[in-house]
Amino acid sequence: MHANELQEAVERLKESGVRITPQRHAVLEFLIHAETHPTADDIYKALEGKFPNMSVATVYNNLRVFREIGLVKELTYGDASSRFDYNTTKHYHVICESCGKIVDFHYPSLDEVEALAEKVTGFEISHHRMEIYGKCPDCKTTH
Amino acid sequence: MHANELQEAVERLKESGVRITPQRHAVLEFLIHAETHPTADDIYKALEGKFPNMSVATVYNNLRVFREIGLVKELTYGDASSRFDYNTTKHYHVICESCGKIVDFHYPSLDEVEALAEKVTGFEISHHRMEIYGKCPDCKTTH
DNA sequence: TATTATATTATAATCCTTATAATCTTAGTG
DNA sequence: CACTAAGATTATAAGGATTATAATATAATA
Repeated sequence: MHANELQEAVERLKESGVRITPQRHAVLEFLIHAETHPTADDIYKALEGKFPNMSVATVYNNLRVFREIGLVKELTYGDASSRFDYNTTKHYHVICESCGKIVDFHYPSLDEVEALAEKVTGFEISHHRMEIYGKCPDCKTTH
Repeated sequence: MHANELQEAVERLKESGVRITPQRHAVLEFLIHAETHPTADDIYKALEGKFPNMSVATVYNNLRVFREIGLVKELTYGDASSRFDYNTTKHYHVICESCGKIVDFHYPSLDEVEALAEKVTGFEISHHRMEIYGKCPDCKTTH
């Protein structure tokens, strides 16, 4: 399913003059297949079996490259570390305040909000982010 | 103008069994009067004239106390450090991607989004956050 | 004023992320 | 297919924000 996505992503990297190294490919593949929204350390740990000598810096470097190209979004919540999300379709995140679970939530983009903000503030708006917080079904029942 | 707000905040602290120390009072007062959205270090620097011996830890400790009581909101953007916002009325933030300026933006709370998220995900939604990004008027002209 | 729990201070420690320099590798070119 | 130069990786150190610790000081209450 994700085969096309991976191939397309590799194409975009090549077009941007970014070299395809095994480590870079693995980080990208992991992000595309990830059901979760991993931290840099999550990725590092997940790949250390395949690449015992890979440096944490490599993970960070590649995440930065992916972000700059727009393949990946960096999410900064209250926690200590950033989370990284492969950019597929537009969606928001619903986050459980008890266990930290993150669920995708599709909703028509709030163009109206952006338009009003532009009018009121005089900013030239490029994008917005939104997160919704609450308690997931599991955490609701267990207490 | 902010006198009442400060007094009410102090009341809420007392009710929660939190002691009113000079440092704590000063941090709270600074937050209430702040037009900006300061970092912990901003607050520390702003008060070092009045409290030459105050520790950075004190600022962080007090911000945590305020946050736990709900007097203050902690904002985590992409930057290195958190920003702290005294909780007044509901509003969103518009952030300049060039110079980092943050402007308040009032908009009717997106209850509809929360309601839909609740229905679709089964979460019990408590709140949401949203930020809007763009280029401020100053940065638009200077290019 | 005496007491006790709580706050502050100073410092060290921790965690996440980035910088550096040396080594290695990719992706072209001849 | 070997050569080359720009770019990537590694290992390590350094940086910055935040938290933990232990000793000292102070607010609130009786």
